[in-house]
Amino acid sequence: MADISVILPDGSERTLPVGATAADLAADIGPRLAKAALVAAVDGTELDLSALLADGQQVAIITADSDAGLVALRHSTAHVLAQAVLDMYPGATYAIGPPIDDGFYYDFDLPNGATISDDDLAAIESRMREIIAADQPFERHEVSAAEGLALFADHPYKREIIETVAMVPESDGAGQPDGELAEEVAGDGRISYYRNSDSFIDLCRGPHVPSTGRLGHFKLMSTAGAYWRRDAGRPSLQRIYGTAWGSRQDLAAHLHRLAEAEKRDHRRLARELDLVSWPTELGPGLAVWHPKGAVVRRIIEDYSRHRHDEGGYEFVFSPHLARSELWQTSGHLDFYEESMYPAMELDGASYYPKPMNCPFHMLIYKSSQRSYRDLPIRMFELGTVYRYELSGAVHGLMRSRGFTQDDSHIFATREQAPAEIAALVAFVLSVLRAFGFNSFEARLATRPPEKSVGEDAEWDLATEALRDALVAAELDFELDGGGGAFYGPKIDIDVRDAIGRSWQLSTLQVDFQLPERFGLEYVGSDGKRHRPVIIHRALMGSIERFFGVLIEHYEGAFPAWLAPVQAAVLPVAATHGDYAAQVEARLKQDGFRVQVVDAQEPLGRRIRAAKLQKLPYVLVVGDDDVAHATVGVNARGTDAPQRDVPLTDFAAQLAQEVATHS
RNA sequence: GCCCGAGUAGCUCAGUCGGCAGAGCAGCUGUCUUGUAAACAGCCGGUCGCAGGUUCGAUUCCUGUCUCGGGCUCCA
Repeated sequence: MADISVILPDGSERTLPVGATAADLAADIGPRLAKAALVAAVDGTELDLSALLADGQQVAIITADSDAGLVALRHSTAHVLAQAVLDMYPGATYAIGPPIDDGFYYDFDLPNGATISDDDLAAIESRMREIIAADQPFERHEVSAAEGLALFADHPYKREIIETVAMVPESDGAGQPDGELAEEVAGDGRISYYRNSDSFIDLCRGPHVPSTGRLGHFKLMSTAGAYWRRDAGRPSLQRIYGTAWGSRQDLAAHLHRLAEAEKRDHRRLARELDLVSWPTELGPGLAVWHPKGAVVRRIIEDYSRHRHDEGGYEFVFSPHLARSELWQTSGHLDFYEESMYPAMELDGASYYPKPMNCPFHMLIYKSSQRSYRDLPIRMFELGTVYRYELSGAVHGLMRSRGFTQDDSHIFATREQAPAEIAALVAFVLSVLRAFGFNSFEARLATRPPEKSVGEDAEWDLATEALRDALVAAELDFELDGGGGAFYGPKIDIDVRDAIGRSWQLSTLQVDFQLPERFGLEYVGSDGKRHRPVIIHRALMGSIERFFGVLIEHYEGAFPAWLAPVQAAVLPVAATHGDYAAQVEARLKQDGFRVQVVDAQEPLGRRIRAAKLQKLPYVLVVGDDDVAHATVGVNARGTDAPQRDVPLTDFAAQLAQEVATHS
């Protein structure tokens, strides 16, 4: 028998008999790989392990160690989910079930409007485990679209996928019709499906793992409603989310990460640490700040003001309402009205709560004649805005309906703009770093295809200036085509928190439109009038969201400079109360936030309460301390207390920590 | 806004197959006077989210509504 030769990823060649499959190759390389193999990449295309190999092909065996392997594994697990659900709910039909980050989902339409609740997931999971234990093979078949329609005669969503994707000429929109659906079939007017038992087939482009026995490290997570093809006008489906991994350890690690995230949930910590609350009387997305939350907010805002002072910004204030004429001029009523609170009619005029601060700053600019010598003008305002967010989108402090932006508008000449933008990016990163964020991701958002104003040339110019600034700041970024605001392109900067999640905070937007709409001018050195450029910028984004992110980043254990209470002073017994009061007075004199908890309750209990509040320091004072002007120091995160620390030493150390934000 | 789910004491939750609800923690009072993560006792506390309906009777069943959670969409 003749042989074929294939090339492995390391460049080596391997000789196999004609008719060998990728699975044979894996087995030839070694038994461990054969066992771990899930799919193969042949000349860059991912295929089932059953794929026949040909002479000269580049072949890589893919395992769950790679993203591609996990994708195949998750996609295959989604199929098993569909098999289980169709089996358990007679009359149910299935839509799509793609792999996603960390797992997969599958959408179902159940007969008679039945729903699946979280309680049903355990039963479905058991059925899935039976299917996995049966080690059913995933067999690939290809048929014509017409045959496919017959095969899935009872499943309208599958038929629609075939009609939408397989029966549309490839040239039509160049793969645009629906990328989500394209995953489900083979293309080229033919469709592929997988059979893993007599009773179950599913439309799928593949590849899949060889058999259900390769799966198993999964968990069904939640149910949700979702529209067929994301269209609110289409039927609503039951979606089941799951997570799937290559090993028990990976699954456990993932579940652990979720538990960690849950522990950090700012909504829970905000309540436990008495920072903010959301009284239902206020309505969705509206919070009140309690004294301890307000302490942190003041520090955040004061620090922001301090940095803006240093950065050459001028502070301004503006009211929360303005007549409709302003929003007409700014364009908000044309482009943003659905996100605005409705108008209040008053004295024959319509007053809208402000969704943005920009128009006010435009008017401040316009209040006097400006010279090129005045530019750039950098205005700063902690401006509270109101946006009518969709009720389902509101989420704690992260997405509110009333929030305060650390907003600035820089008015510059076109020549100044690039340097201003570059300096601004550096300024933004510097401030974010001061709060303990060290990892960033940026997006450069370009002109939206609809709902935007202005000349292409201006958009291009502005987009280039933003790109240059990102490059200069050595910030990695990705392109968000069409993601810009209606008036100009923008950079969004996300921070990564302590457990690797990213949050959008900063946004930096170039605007040629508002100067036009408001007729802003400056007199140039040539004595003629010119239009300035505006750079909008929110650095923390909103104080509310920023605080929410800080809470989750630090898990409520704020560094000393931010902590609402920096130290509690606990007298061992009532007789040490006077000394505790002296310690408190001394530390307060130094500007520290300190609280005495007197000896009404046992020391252990008071220690516990203070630790649960995540205070940076708990100071215990007893006889020895009274005698020697010392304190017992319990630093957060340490087990053993430090005894007999001179009070002056402690104060110096705390001062150092506050100064360095450590 | 739409889909799914949930609302019981300040918090975490139990319970009532329809007969006006219970625990722990927290809070208050008293006793205890404490050297490193929960002293002891007592007390207070809920028109069971809200409004209708069904019923002799509704926290429980039904309808509507509000709020919250998950998702879709969107975003600072």
